Amino acid sequence: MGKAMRENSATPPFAAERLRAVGLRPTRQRMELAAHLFAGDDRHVTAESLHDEVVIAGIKVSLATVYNTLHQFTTAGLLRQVVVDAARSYFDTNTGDHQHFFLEDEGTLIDIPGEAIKVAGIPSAPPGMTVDRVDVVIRVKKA
Amino acid sequence: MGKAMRENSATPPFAAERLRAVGLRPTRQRMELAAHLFAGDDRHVTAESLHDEVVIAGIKVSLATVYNTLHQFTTAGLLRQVVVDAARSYFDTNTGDHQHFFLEDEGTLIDIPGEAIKVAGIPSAPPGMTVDRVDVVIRVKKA
DNA sequence: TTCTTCTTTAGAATTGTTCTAAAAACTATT
DNA sequence: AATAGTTTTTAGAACAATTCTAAAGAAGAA
Repeated sequence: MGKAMRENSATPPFAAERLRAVGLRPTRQRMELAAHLFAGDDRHVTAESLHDEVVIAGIKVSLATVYNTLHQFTTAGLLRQVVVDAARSYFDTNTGDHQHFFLEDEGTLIDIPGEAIKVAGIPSAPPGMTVDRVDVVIRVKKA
Repeated sequence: MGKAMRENSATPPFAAERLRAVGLRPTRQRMELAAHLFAGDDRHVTAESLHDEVVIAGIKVSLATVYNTLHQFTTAGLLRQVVVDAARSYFDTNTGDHQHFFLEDEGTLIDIPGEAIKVAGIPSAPPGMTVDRVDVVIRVKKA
């Protein structure tokens, strides 16, 4: 129960081993996308925003691959998908316990540490079901 | 602070006055859609599910009108839009304070009374922003 | 190298939703 | 109940985000 472990920015060119460890072949595209995603601070991206970003950075990768990779990373536990906007899907590099502010006007997300927020009084899940996750979204707009 | 007021099922053929009261002309389509939505218990629908339902019931209305109506009702405060699934939009006839269980396998929602759940520790909104709503989604799946 | 399997890709296809312009319906007024 | 003025509805086109397809290109093992 301390602060979350962060080992992202520690290993510069996202190590091939990290990908192998989760069962993914370290291809050029996956390595480069990972480098962009996990190089600095936590971030929130959409498939298009990430694709635009890496293309501008001179990386050659198709949008389809960005979609595939985002989903594979999510399944592998490297990313977490956040559903806040009916129109597009966001992926969060912070996979730890935390929640979000969603700025409706801009369509951007801001992390809220998990220790900060507490949700009490959750009824027990319907019979035969287990809680997969508790998502809290604080929707804010220009005052 | 008692139980929420429910006057839905009270007025059988959703009164034209109810629509006029929120600034909407009581057209046949709006009346019939309202009748389906507010006749019984609270419910969650998508544009397609509602369209299918009323078409089967013999009502003649286009999908475009269902979309328009759902949005108009939402703006009028008769419905609340719920974002839980990146793929489709849900509309909830319960506009009061409450949260949801989301059964990921089936794509269905179950209401959780607002009095039951408490969210504590919400950081203050970013400067210049105000909290529009706090959404809690308990995602559950087959055990 | 060679073989086999996995990955990438361009482009087509799907899906959910919105837009458009014309026809139909509603409301107020004669 | 006919008219006029405004709002709605609608079919179908258009869109945006995402997924699919099948062919070409890497990666890993032998």
